[in-house]
Amino acid sequence: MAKLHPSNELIFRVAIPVPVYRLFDYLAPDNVELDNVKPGVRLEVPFGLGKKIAFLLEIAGHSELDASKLKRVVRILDHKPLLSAKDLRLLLWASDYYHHPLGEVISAAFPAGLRQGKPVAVQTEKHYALTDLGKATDSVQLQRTPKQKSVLEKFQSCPACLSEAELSIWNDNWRTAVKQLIAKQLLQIEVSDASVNRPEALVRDNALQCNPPQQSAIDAVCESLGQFGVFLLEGVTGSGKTEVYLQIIRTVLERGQQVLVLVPEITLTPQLEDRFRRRFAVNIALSHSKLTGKQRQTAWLQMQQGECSILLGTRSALFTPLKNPGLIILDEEHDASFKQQEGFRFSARDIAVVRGKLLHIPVLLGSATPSLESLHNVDKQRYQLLHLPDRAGSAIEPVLQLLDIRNKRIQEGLSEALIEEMHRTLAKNEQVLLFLNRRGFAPTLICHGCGWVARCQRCDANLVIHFDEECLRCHHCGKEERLMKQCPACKTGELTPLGLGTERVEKVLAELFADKITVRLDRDSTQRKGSLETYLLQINQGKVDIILGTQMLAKGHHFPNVTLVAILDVDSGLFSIDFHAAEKLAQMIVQVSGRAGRAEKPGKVIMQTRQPEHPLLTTLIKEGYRSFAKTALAERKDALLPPFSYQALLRVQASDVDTPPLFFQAVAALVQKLNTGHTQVLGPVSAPMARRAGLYRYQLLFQNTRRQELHVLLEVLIPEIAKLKQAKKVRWSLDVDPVDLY
DNA sequence: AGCACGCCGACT
DNA sequence: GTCGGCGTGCTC
Repeated sequence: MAKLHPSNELIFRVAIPVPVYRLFDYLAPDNVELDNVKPGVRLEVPFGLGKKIAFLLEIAGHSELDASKLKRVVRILDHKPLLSAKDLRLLLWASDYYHHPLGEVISAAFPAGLRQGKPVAVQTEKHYALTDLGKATDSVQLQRTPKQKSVLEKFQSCPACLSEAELSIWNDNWRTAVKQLIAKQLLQIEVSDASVNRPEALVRDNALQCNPPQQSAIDAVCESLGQFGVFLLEGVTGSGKTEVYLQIIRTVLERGQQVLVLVPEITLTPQLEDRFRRRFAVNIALSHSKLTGKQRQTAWLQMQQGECSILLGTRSALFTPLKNPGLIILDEEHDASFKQQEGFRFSARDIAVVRGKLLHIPVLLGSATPSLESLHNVDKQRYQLLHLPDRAGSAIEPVLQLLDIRNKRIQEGLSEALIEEMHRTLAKNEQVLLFLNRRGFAPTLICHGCGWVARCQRCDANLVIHFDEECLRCHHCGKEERLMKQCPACKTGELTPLGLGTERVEKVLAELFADKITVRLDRDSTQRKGSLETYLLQINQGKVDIILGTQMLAKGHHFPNVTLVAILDVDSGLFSIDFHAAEKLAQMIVQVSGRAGRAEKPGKVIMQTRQPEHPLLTTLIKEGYRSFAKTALAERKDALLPPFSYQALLRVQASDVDTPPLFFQAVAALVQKLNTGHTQVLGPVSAPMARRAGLYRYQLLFQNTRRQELHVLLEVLIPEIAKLKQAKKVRWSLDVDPVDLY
């Protein structure tokens, strides 16, 4: 017998993390006081045959559906929403803008545990600020090991001198001891949950003296605190960007507010974290993928409850709720890792700007090589440019020069002129840094007898030779096989490595510079945990002469004793079908250049090229990054490419070749019907790498000079695509504002 | 996404 | 005769 429900029952309209462009209605739970039930609270609801965690969006008076079709909410998990109304609005916006199902977008804002419905754990353990440590140790005698004792003495004489490792020994020791003492009721000290309320305890007195451009950048952002504004802080390595961040953060903390700091990669955080901890006696939370789910959840809740004042995290930390939001900083804003490349494909930079707008707080974007989008936003006066022209402490900018290697003798990627230059540098006891963005020994293995090439079975790519591990490896799907001694095709021909990787250069360096110490830094050589840190330490202690590495050298780390930087193969970045490639190459060159030199030892940067007249290279060298950017933006304008038009890319993957065309046919019919504006539809075409990990890849590009018009189309088109039966047989996703067309 | 329902091939 | 393949459709 169907249960009858009175028509005046309240309806809970909820979002559920399923790939469906629709909300679901439920009957309000029984016997619940609804006064405090607000949008954003997590619910447990029956869904299909099982149960799911849902997010309340509104309480409505009636439903479109017959009440007999509605199920009842099982229970309400939160007394009050963990997300603020403004943050919930941000997620609604993001769901609209990226055309991604709302339930999945809201779900992405929560740490894994809370997403699965775990209750909010009561934070029993308090987290203490360093100043409190001092007070506590002054008042009691703690039992310590000799190691801990020496750390304690160092802390008392010079807290800022503690290394990160020492700091953690100290913190752990103290926390344990204090817990014991509290338990024995021997210690009664006032420990605040949120240091944000005690401005006098926030800052240690080790701020650096700022130069006028730094000071005016600080002033500009500080004057904007409490209201929305976007600032683009442009400053080369060594220009003192971090000091600007720190002094602005200080002011935010003094206002009793929190700061969200986003960085592209976790390898960049130890140094930054260290500087933050030395400068500020407030609680700092970290959030990135190397932490456990529990640790991330703790950081999330600490920010949500105001127990921590600074959150340092990567892309996924963007949505962390802030009890007292004051400022968002996004460092290295040009970096592509701010774009999530799977599932909910969002740009952390772009959402950060919208979040700042909703929260009425400033957003500070920093980079030595700002993205063309951000520079364009400066031109349009949407962002305010803050420029740091000089290297602080009057360091000299490195000299960039092209080295024409046409018709020159080359030994495993090193021209004679470069080798000469390296010898000169090493003779002065200075370090050399070689950059080659290709790991492994060589990117191709070819048979000298029959022309056979080692290809990946599952990708349209060659296998890369890794001699050290005696294997061939596909860098796209991870497939690995043993390195064969004999050509599998003709059995007689000699197998020859073709092309250049870091492993190969490392071997020739060992011959040419036998008495020098070389360190190779790439994903293969730094896989072991902590090995990168060890290498970096050795480099900066002067125990290394030559540093050789890939992309990972271009980010974050600075090597003051390096005075010669060489980019071995700059040409490989010059020819790409992706219009973003020039911008990425220019950024890479400038970033790599920035690794070198200091005040009394200016750096020199050599780029080996067979294209010495290439306009990208000559503009960059003669006139600098800003001139390059200006030229590149002019080109984009002529071609009506972003940021002068707006794009969305429909990506499709399938294990067979036949289903994607059927899918695209159905999509084309929908587009024909729904495209009432002037959105251009380009394709479908094969992806640049047509097959990857056994999947055939295609894409369809939508482009419009008017963002609104593009989104009006996508808003109706995407839910319709999701309903297609052909869509069930392929893996498809929409990438709004794609940054690579790969 | 999950999950059940449903309609066709090789097994006790 | 039925176990199980995955194509299709639904989830308040």
